[in-house]
Amino acid sequence: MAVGRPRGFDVDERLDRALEVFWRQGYEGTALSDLTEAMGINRPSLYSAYGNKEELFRAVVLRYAEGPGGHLRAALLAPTARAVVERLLRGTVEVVTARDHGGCLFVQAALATGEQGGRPRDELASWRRSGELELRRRLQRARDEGDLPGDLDAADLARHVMTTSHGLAVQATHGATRAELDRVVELFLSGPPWAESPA
Amino acid sequence: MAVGRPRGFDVDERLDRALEVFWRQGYEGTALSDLTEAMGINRPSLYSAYGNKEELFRAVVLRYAEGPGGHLRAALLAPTARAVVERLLRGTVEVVTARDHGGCLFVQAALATGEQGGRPRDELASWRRSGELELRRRLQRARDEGDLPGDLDAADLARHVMTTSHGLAVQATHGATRAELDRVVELFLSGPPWAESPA
DNA sequence: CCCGTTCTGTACCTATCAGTACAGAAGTGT
DNA sequence: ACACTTCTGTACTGATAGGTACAGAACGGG
Repeated sequence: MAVGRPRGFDVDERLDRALEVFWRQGYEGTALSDLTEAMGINRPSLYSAYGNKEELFRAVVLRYAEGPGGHLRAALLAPTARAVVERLLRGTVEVVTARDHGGCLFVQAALATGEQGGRPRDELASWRRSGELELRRRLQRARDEGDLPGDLDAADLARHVMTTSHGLAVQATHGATRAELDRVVELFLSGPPWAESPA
Repeated sequence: MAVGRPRGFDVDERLDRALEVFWRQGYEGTALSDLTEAMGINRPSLYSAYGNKEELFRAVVLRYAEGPGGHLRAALLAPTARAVVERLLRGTVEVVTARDHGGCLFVQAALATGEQGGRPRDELASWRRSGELELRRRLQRARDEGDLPGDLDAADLARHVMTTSHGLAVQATHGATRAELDRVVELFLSGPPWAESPA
């Protein structure tokens, strides 16, 4: 049995190029011609390898979650609740300020969309929620281990942390530098100047 | 001199309808047909009254800044730094959870865009920066008045607050409720559970 | 009442959108 | 070397994007 002409490009490598485009321009801001140009392949190759624009985006998101977005999961391995939070936020700062374009794909690629961007938008929303859920479970464990006050709601703290993480991503899109965002993390960890010691 | 047929609609009222659409769908996610349909006017009327899509968007943003986005400026009038911050964040929570669609126009209408959305995106970024600047000046004054520690950088605190404000807007887009976001504000104000008293 | 001016509605423009048909190129297994 | 399969490149599809020409409707001033 014959096996056919082999594909002339590496699917994962070109997926990374698509990732860059979606990251910078968002789902609806990216045209197929932007993708084929950046990926160095033509339209039928794209469709045969990835399905269509929406499925390509889904593949991109998955790759982002395992690559740049992986700092969240990594942070959960830190030994204490405070260390988890610090690693998570410092990881966020690093990712959102790494490229010339700033920000986080999960946040900016499809935050508000028209009808055709509805599915990608909902999927990103789901990714954000699931990240928060993982953090919450880790903090819950910390509380069970006595690493956090017993009267503290782990869900609230997780939401607080993720709010800042997503906010850092927004800050990066309008030009905040890494040093500036690092100071945000420090202020987060130490609390506002009027903070009192925990009861 | 003749004066011509009067316009058959109220420019500001229809602008509010356009605001709703851009708020929900973002700049690039909104088609002209979405706008004309929601505004109840036809294309030539839209062009003659507002210029084009980009200028209409600019008018919408201005109106947003004076309406829903006005809570920031209002918060600056509070007497103490802490009260300013609390009012600002509580105002954010209210705005981003008010409609069935969540979020903040400044954040979500054009965060990452293609080429044609570049100007709107940059303008929103500029609005976000200028909001932070106003808060920073207010906090600077608070520090001068002894309302904040002398070694505290007002720019850092302002950035910290705006990071959370923008993060709240993102949270709202994936379904966080008002009660949940209110607890984020409370955690922000009290600091994380491991916070120590300010030196 | 009627002229001049401005708005409204229809119908159209070009460009671009996502997606695909089809023919030829480039391989592999026999 | 040949047959079979799969990929690549060109060229196209219908739909929709933002934007506009033009004719007629609706007013105000004289």
